[in-house]
Amino acid sequence: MNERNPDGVTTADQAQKMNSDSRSSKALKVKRESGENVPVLSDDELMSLTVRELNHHLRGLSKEEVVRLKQRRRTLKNRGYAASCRVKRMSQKEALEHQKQELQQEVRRLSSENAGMRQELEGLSQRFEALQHFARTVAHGPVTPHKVNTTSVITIVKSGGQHHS
Amino acid sequence: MNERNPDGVTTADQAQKMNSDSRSSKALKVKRESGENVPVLSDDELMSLTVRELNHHLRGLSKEEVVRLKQRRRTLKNRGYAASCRVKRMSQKEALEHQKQELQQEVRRLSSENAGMRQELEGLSQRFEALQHFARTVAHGPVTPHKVNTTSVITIVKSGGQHHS
DNA sequence: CTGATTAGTCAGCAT
DNA sequence: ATGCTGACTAATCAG
Repeated sequence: MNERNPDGVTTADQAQKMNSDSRSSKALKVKRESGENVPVLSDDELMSLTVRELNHHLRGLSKEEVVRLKQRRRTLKNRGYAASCRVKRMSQKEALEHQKQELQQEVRRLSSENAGMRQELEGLSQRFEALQHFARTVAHGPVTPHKVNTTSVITIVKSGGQHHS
Repeated sequence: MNERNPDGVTTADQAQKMNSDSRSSKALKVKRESGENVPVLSDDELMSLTVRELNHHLRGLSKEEVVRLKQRRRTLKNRGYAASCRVKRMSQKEALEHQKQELQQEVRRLSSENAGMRQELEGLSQRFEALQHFARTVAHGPVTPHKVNTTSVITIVKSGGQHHS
């Protein structure tokens, strides 16, 4: 079971569930340079400060406050990391889907090209056999008045020479 | 996102992040059958109870306790939902990767088949043209002692008839 | 320490 | 009420 802080004697600082205020501070200029005891930096600021800059802002704060501020900074950064992680996950998923679509298209293209070539091969094969039959006929007996299927062969023979690059 | 509780006045114990004592109850048999006032149900039990069974266990508890118990149940279920969600996400990702591999293999297969056919087509085309040239020669002037490349043509003509299914 | 990732929690939507 | 998912947190790992 997870609840109950039995006690009632907590160190009084553990209880920060999360109370960052100033969410999505866009133009929040709460910097207050003359800060004397102003513990506030906007989330965005706190998050993007360099360590050195942070230390500058840390001067004169109690150890407790320093710890809390650093922890808040870490939390804010973690928030960003988590967001990056989600974005990355989504990007990868979309990339995969994109690649899948491209491959599907490639398969379609190749299949179509394949079908076309198969048909070409079929037609050429038939014409070749007809011509071959004719050639055999005239080669064996030039004077044979055979019942050769001449018409198609004549078409083929007369159809010209260039056929492939 | 979670609007942080402006807090300060919460029910003072809403702050249960996770300090379970009974986490990952593997063989935890904390049932305590003789329970008289034992408010405990193991996490697993509480989670898998039906509403009716739950109500049975709820008899005689203060309204606060009922609410807290129901909330804990909801939280436990949410834990499971989150896990399911992650598993589902991973499964989908793996499915996508698997489909991608299959498509890649299909592309390789089709490409290879394609190359083979292209070669076949190339060869047949050449043989066809040679035969065509020969046929034109003998058809025009049966008595022409031309400089025809006879050898290949003869091979072709003699090579037989059956060439395609 | 910084950044990334995992599991748990909550809000919010949909059923 | 139940299930799911996005966002946030803490813990933990890797560098």
